[in-house]
Amino acid sequence: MDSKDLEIVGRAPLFAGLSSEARDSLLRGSAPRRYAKGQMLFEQGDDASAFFIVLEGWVKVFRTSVSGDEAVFGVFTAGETFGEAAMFIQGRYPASAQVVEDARLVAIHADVFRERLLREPELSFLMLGAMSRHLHSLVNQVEQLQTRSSAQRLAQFLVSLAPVTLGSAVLALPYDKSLIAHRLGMKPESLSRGFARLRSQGVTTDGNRVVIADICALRDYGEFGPLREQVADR
Amino acid sequence: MDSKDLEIVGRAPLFAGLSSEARDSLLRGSAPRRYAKGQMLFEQGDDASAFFIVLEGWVKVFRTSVSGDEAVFGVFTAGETFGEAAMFIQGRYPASAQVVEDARLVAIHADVFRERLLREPELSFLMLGAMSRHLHSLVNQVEQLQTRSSAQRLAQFLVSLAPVTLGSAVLALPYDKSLIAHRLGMKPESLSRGFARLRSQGVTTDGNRVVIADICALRDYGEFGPLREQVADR
DNA sequence: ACCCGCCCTTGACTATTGTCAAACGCCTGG
DNA sequence: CCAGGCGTTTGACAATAGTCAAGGGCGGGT
Repeated sequence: MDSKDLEIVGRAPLFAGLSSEARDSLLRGSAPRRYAKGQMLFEQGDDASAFFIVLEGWVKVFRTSVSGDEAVFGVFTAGETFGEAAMFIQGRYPASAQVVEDARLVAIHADVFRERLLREPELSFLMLGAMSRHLHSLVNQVEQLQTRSSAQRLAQFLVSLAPVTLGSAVLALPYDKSLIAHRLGMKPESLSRGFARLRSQGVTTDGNRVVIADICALRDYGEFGPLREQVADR
Repeated sequence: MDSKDLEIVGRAPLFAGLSSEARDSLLRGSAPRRYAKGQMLFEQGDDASAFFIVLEGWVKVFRTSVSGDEAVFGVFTAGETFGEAAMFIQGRYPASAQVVEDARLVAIHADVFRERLLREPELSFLMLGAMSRHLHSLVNQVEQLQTRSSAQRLAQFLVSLAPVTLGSAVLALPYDKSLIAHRLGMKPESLSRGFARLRSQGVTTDGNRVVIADICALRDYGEFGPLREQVADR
């Protein structure tokens, strides 16, 4: 694991607060591994033997219902961790995880980690912080699903991707549109229509390339809805 | 705090694993208090000075958006805790809490608790378990919102309230229907229509009294949808 | 006992989203 | 260069849920 990787690990809240020795000893014996797009990391119900840190690429955490449709709980990238919670409930993953863009991940083994938690109270503290963040992100997700239209959710998603908070921006969608759709709780067809609707708000798309004319306007749309929706064409 | 109360506290996962001395010392200085229906316990953005254990009654945790509609993240009753996560992120509540049925609660002060966490690793462990549970419940909520119709969500809610897992059951709805509606991510009108739809599945209502003819059938409906939906009337 | 207010229900209509099918473009492999 | 496949888009339609408005029932207060 080179210094670039260590820097990425350091972005994870869980590891940011640790001394570099503590960090090193946690990572010892966990070499980063490459995973190809499509690969399953674990499935709902599996024994929770490890949690993961993403160094590169994208991973989705989701659940597939009996009726076949899937709910996405999170899509994680460099500097983020996932799968921690499973260590504390029954030792089984409550959801599945799959690589959606070629990835490099570090697996931290649960039994090793659990032991250290008992001996290092400040590690528990950091873990509590990490879990609170996940909780918070799910709370936001529930709020969005309950109170926003699909176009509004898309608007908020685009704003969250934008590198700036003001003015205009150009960005590349980080993964497939159909995954974005599921992540936002809608079907791919609805995502397409969402983009069509946002054209009146100054959003244009070309493949995975998105141009936002005015981020503030888009943010307002995401929060308040179509205050002054224009006609679609022109 | 009498022995009945202590027994209720003991039902909370957070406290179940503690020795009775540890439990007592945590509760010391935190007398249970009565709260009337409608009372606000905290509002989104407030300093997170405490978290709560419910001894009796019901409390909803929710968020109100600028546009006025509210998203409910949980409704808690005897033996449940809420508001813990706020202690670990910025020290602010990410949502509001309000008493929805006259309640008795114990408030545990954050600063006291945080100190003890650092000194008692197994307390952190229990806290991690409690947070995992909340996480899990939100994951379920997201899944339900994304993959189930309003009638299916209602069916699952009723099944979760039923005292038995088989055969027929009679139960009383624990709080207002409009709150149930918000909790399930729909409008009160849709809840009414949900009940109407479930009549064909052997569910009858009279005020807050609900009779379920066959819990298994209702559970199937909640999971798989209307396999063999009958005509509504008769 | 009566009135009033609140909650819940119902109806009619609208808006949003899902479903199904077809077509398009892009990329890859032959 | 062409064929096939996949992901995306579009269209027509159906289903689901929200909106608005009216009415009913129950309980509390006078």
